[in-house]
Amino acid sequence: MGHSQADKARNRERILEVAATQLRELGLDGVSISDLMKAVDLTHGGFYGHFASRDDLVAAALDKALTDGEASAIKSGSAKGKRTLKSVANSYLSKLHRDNPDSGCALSALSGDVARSNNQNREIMSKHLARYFDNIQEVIGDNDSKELAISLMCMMVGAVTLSRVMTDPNRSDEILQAARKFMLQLGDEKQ
Amino acid sequence: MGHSQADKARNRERILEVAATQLRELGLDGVSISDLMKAVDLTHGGFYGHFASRDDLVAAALDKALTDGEASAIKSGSAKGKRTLKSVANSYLSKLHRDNPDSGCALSALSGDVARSNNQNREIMSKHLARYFDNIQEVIGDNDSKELAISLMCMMVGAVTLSRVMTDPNRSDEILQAARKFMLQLGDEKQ
DNA sequence: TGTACATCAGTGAACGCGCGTTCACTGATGTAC
DNA sequence: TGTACATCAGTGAACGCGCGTTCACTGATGTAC
Repeated sequence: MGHSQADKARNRERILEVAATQLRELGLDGVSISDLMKAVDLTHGGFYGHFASRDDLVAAALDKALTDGEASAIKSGSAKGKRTLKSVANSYLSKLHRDNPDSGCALSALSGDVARSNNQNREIMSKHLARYFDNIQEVIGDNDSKELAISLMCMMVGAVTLSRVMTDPNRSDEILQAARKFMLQLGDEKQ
Repeated sequence: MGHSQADKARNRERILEVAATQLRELGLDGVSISDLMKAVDLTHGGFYGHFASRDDLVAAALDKALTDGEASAIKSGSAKGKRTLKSVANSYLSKLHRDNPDSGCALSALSGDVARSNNQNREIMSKHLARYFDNIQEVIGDNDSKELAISLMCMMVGAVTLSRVMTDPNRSDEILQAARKFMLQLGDEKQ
């Protein structure tokens, strides 16, 4: 492994990237420094050359996970035409999303953890959450729809979280299905 | 402190009760045996006379928290007339509920944790979750409203969780307010 | 009802373990001449 | 361009700490006669 400054910057990015996925998979308390560093083929001691503390890493990784979530949502829209309530619902409330929390929306994976975390983490998620609300409102494309956008975002986050709880696959699907149908009906009314 | 069999049964209940509140306040990983036992004025060693392991306690406390939640929802309804979508929304989406997770709904406090927990805990919450859905459906009082009931439950859970994340009190209130308004409008349509 | 004994609820020291963090060290990288 | 030296990214042993769990013990409770 290299020791150049460029290598260091690259390693920091790799640590952050793996941390952002582990965070969503294991929760705010679930990521361990030594496991994380093993996952990027480094030893645990090196960690503190990149981050001041575990808290510092978690904050940075949380921010990254939330930023990535926004980016991928916007990109998935531009890839196949304009984003609509339908396209948002279909991707957010999909089995693919439910079954892959580590690459999914950090709100669904971590909002419960962040709700009881320190102020810094709550602040970070709050900042992104406001933007997620705005994004949904834009998708709806109605100036008076802020409350609707908030309500639907809450519903999607709740649905994905609860669908991940349900042990019976059919009942888990049922939750996603119900929320999706609900949103699609609402989308029809809006058009 | 007593040593009789009746005392033991009483102590077990006290441990379970405190555990059920600490669980909602601190999360599945946040409850420590020695802190818990201190909170009921016992020493940590005695714990294993009541429960086989920490996992065993967490499962029992999770079940209790979820059971209490159902009971209090039903009781609050019968106290002041019939439960309606409006009365459910007003109590679930209240600041009081948001600000007191330890005595609130375990779905809002713990679904994110349980989603990545072991099968036993997921099973326990799944069982209650199905009943929560049924309860909301009963409140709506429409045989075809299962999907609606599920969607609204998801929205309430998401709204309370996200309102607990938001650091700005106004924006936090805004989330509760939006979801409440949404549900009340829907309640009007149903009548 | 009273006594002698067995049971067992609760105590608190001790255990191994994994964690976050520190630090003396190594050897490659970057720089000054 | 080549050499000598300083810097610094990464290593891995060691640290203190809190955790879940165990266990020998104490003394009150419950029981048998």
